[in-house]
Amino acid sequence: MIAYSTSRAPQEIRSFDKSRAEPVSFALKQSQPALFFPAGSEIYGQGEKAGNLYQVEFGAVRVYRLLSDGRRQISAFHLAGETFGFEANSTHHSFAEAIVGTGIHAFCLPTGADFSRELLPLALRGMTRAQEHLLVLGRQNAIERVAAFLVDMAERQGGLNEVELPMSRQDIGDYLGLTIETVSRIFSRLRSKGIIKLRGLRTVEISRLATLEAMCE
Amino acid sequence: MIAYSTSRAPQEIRSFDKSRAEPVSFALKQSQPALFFPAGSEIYGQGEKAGNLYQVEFGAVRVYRLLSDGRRQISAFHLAGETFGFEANSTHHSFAEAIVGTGIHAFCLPTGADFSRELLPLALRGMTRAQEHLLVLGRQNAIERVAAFLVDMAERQGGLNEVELPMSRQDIGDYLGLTIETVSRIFSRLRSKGIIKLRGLRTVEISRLATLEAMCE
DNA sequence: CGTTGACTTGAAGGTATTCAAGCTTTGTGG
DNA sequence: CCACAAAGCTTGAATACCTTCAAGTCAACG
Repeated sequence: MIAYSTSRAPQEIRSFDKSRAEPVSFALKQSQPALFFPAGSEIYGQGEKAGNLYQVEFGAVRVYRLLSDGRRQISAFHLAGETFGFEANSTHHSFAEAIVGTGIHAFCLPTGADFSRELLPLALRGMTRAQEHLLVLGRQNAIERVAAFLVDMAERQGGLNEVELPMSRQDIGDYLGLTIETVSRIFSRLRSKGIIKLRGLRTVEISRLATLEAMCE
Repeated sequence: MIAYSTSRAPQEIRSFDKSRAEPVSFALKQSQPALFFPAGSEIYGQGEKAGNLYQVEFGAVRVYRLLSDGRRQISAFHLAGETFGFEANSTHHSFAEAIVGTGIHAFCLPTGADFSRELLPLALRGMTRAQEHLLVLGRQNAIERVAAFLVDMAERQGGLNEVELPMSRQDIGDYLGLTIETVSRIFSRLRSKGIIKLRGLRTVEISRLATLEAMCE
């Protein structure tokens, strides 16, 4: 069993990077200042009242659910420019935490129709991603899951062959429905096959992207 | 490997049951007639242009994705009163099929802000369900998955202890990320423990709901 | 009444997990 | 800057769970 609580208070920040951001209207953007969340700090918790929309300025976020015995499933990672936090019934059904030191812009959500129109595409994109992830968890084996994860991370970082993984092996395991040992073994297998190189613990160079992509069709 | 294609053309129908329906505005409802889809027929396919919203009048629908080698993951079942079919980028990323003979009301979706406001809660509910299902597939074992499935079906059928399962064991397996043999074995195990009774192949009586619920916390 | 498809059950096998040990990296204090 | 401690990661061996393969049963239908 693993404990997942390391919470510190967020701090206000002033500057952030706006490249590759999902579009959110100017009116919304004015409503709240950007905040800095230290690594491991909670952004919101299950059961809390929802109503804010969050956009990552820099850093990375994990959104997850827990079973009563502590088993954890990360439903999504959110990187710079990505938006998260909208929920049904105005109540958070998940936890959100900063993985590393993370700058987040929070928007207070009015209930107007204009904002519904703006939010719907974001919600639908989130649902499409969740459905893709369901296919991975339900029907792919360990090596296919890790391949899918690496391909996704590479795409979201602009298609570079050098991918930064801000999250731990535990996070990756909890995202892919695997143990840390299995994730580690698969990384080693991909490395020994010459498909990836491990530049550092959190830096992966993808040597043969096409091979990796072929693994998760 | 299993083939999943048995498609016939839908037919127009005139009457349907409106109880327990998810709320959709009157204006939308006028736009299209209700259709009858025979068992196994396709409602829409992956890659098709989206734009309609569908509401089940009676029967049941499966929404799924395929891997290139034919492995299938059902992301959701939709029963009477439930709404489905909205997609990101106006393109279907999944297939939808009638499981049994099914009456479906199709709504043509205008792009106005009013409808966004109406659709957002439905989309968010869908995402919450997908996230719950991710936890099941990623972190629960076979018996917990089947328990979660039965509890969910019982709830959606009004909390009766007699549950109708319109779908086959193959469908259940492809929804839960298990094989039909495993699903069958778990049903037998639950039966021998006195937790459920199998009235027929597609009819389950839940004798001890609390026990079943405790299995999927 | 025989045939077909769906479901159940059994046995063997494979993949991921669990348990355990060792290694590497990171951070802290001297 | 080095030494040490702590945390995170990797690797190995044994185990467990689910799958695969196979046979047999049940139900629906012509």
